Amino acid sequence: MSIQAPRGTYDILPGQSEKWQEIEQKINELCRLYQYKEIRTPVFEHTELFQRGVGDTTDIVQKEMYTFQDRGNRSLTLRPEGTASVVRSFVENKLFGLPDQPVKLFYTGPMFRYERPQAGRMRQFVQFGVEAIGSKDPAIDAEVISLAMELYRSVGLKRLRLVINSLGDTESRLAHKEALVAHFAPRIDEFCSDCQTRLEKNPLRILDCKVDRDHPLMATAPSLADYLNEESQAYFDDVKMYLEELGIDYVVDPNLVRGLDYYNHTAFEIMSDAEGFGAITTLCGGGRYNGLVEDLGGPESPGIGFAMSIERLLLALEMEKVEIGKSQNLEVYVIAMDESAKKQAFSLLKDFRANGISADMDYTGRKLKAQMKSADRKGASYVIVIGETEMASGKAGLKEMATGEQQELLFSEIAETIKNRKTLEE
RNA sequence: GCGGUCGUGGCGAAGUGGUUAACGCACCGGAUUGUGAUUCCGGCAUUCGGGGGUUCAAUUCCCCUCGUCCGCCCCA
Repeated sequence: MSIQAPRGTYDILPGQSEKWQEIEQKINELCRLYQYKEIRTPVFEHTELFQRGVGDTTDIVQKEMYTFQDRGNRSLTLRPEGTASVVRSFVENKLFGLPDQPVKLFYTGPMFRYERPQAGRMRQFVQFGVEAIGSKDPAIDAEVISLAMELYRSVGLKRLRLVINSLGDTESRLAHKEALVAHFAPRIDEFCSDCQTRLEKNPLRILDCKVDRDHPLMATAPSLADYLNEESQAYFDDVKMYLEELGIDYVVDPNLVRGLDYYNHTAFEIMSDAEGFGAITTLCGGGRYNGLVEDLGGPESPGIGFAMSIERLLLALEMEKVEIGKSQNLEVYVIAMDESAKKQAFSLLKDFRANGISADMDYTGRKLKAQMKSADRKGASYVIVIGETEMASGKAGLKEMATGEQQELLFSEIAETIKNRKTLEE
């Protein structure tokens, strides 16, 4: 067996790449409407950035990072997510000093996590994400959420479910954390080993453990909602109010706890309802991260953002049977019968292309019939055959494939004629 | 990290301990000296993921290995 792409990576081939291009176009257009500007950061960073930014207790940092030593003995890591890098860049480039706050950014690019691949989970995958840094207005939370929903809507997805929750501010979370520890500690040995670790490191995450989901203590566990202080509750209420204002349906799930340490206040996920989707239905996840910028050495700059997987978006489109990214058909196929005709054909190609007409010919020495078949298969609108007769007369027949009709034209007239016909159609 | 599944031509897919590894699609050539369909004819795997073992004989049985896909955990 020859060399394959590494496990968990894959190639995006023609037929598929058109879909990516269409999605990227939609992203660019949508971000223009919402005034989020693109930021491009490196695909690898100092390992420490993710340890501090994403959080040491998270699965991502503990077991999923692609970490390596470079030749200068630095520990580097292929980015497992985008927010840490964006915030690093925000701080490093002092974007907090820009006159217009919040700074609204978006990115699209590959992320890397060392996991066993399966449907909708790759080791290299692409995320589109946005970050709005420098505002703690609940309206911007709603804006960010609506941007995500709008992208899905614009590509044609319908089976979506927006789930939101509030993790509260530091004070609320601390109070809740104490209550959780008091609740679980006496019987923690009845829980899975992950949860035993979580009790100390991040007891909140015990709540969304799938292994111990049915443990009696789960049902009676102190709910985050009951520990939100007045301010946190008011913030959450405002976010919901703005969502309602935008006409966005949502479900509040008090057990929604995002996996990354930096989240507080608003947390949300967008899932797909589509049938047959498989095990993984989370399309998009995001939340507020007040405090992260300071953790990474910047001034107080509250932020909120989300990340969505393009692979899962594509998967959802498939499940809902939505077709996007149709490839453009070839306009002219030129067939040459012999060597001297080939020169003429080649020069015609240049002529067509210079006039904005897509054009192609055979480069494998196939017979006329095979070339006709090939033109048909490529969906060519027109075919031109050049042989001895045409070379002698300086004219060739422009054949319209759909009707079979043919029009005799001087070589020099062909490009113009096609252009005119194109404008007529429009 | 754990569990299951599968690995035969470009693709899909049958198959059996024994001399030429079905078939379908695609592709190429011809019937039809220069025009896309259909039909017909012909061509297209010294080889069954890799390595080792059992056997007179292995694609088929056993072991190992690599890889795929799916699921768990977790996440996008």
